[in-house]
Amino acid sequence: MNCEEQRPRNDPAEVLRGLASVFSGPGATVLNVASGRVLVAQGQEVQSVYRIDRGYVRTCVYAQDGTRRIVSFCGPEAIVGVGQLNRPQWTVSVEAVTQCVVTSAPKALVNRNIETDAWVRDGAMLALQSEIEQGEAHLVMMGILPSTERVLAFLSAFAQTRSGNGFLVIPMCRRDIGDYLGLSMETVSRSFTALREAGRIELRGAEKFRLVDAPAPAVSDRAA
Amino acid sequence: MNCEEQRPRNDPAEVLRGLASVFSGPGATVLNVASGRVLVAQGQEVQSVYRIDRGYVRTCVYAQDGTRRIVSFCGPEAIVGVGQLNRPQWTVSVEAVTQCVVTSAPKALVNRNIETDAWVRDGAMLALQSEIEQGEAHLVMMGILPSTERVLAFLSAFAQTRSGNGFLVIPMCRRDIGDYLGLSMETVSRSFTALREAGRIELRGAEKFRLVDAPAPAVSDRAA
DNA sequence: CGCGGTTTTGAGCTCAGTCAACGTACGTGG
DNA sequence: CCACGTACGTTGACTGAGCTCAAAACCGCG
Repeated sequence: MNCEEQRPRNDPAEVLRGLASVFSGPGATVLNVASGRVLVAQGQEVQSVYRIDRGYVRTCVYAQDGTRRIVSFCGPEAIVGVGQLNRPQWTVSVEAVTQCVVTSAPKALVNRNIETDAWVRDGAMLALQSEIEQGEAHLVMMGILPSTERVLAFLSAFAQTRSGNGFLVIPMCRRDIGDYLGLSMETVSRSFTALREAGRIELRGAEKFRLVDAPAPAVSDRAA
Repeated sequence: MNCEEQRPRNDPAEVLRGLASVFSGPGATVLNVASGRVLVAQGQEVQSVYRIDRGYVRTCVYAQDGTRRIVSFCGPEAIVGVGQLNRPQWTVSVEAVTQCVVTSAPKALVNRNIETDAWVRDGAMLALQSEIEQGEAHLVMMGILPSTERVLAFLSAFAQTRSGNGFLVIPMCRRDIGDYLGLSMETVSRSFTALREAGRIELRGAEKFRLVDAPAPAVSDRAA
């Protein structure tokens, strides 16, 4: 697996594949996780890192009073836990949003590969960096956008991770979206309704949506 | 500088010193930055990484409409830009909050050291991981705490980075604190007043404060 | 002493949270 | 097949924390 510097190092997708390679070697285990199940609980000892093969998980933080903040949703190909490799305990919980197939790789194995294989190491660093970037984007959105725009931004971001422009299934419930966006379940629901009534999204039932392309802005708005 | 695996790898402070070592070698440049000056602007090409020697900087993101979100404040010993090493352009601006002395190291030099020196590499990974952790904490606080508690949490966190328990100078203005906490300048100010009136902090002028130790909770509260 | 920038305080308003009722979908068991 | 229960989503009414706008106070400095 140690490919000794023969890989391209400037294509992000390729670099990330370096990290993913750990999950196809020996030592990796495939798990089936039922929807709602807790894969790892906040505070638990860090033993493994996970790659999502099918389904969606949420990473979340629970405060003392029980309130929950969702930090990120991770779908197919995402790798969860790189940021925890040097920590004794998980700072987040990882929970299945839908039924999932995930591959786990022991922490020690991943660390060893990072030491010895430049390809894996670059992948790990890139994964960390893009996690930081996502965190920044999340923070900005939370601080600046009003509720309806926040929900739309969430849907747009989700749509960008999926190909095609038909209706997409939203895998997570309204409460999850709320905990991710810093809104109540009710406000998320109202935002969906408002977006639909404004013709900015289409809905099929509660869990399928499609973005409506924004109309070209009026001439007077173009200057901005 | 390449100390070949003789360093302890489990003491976080020591590991971070590995990354810091890059700034004491040849190729590093010391800069004096006046308060308010922009060290790097969002969108600018990534050329260097910086270590703060004296003073405080803020890292911030500007939205299209000009609103600003402060992502972090960095003080002495902090290293800024590790998360940008694989990026073409800065995702954040770095601006001096106070007069600063910073050391800059060229991106290429840092990357080379990460490749060849395990000590530096571990330092870089740890720096990235703690940045993620801080981001999570920031996010949680923003979503859950009311304004007054948010400001207190900010002051507590700041106090923890500084030794002693006397009055501390707050280097940043109310607006900066607001943009960091997701609050308006006025609300920050009101929170300061509320905390002072509740006897939870002491103030000397607008920019020196001291935390008042919280009184032991009443017996009836202990169970929680 | 006056001036500019920052902070504080005040008054009014608004967006989103809470509480509560109702609707809908789905699965279970009689 | 239908009655029931549960979980999730929607909608409504009310409330309040924090924003905006505006004015006053404070501070450092020439």
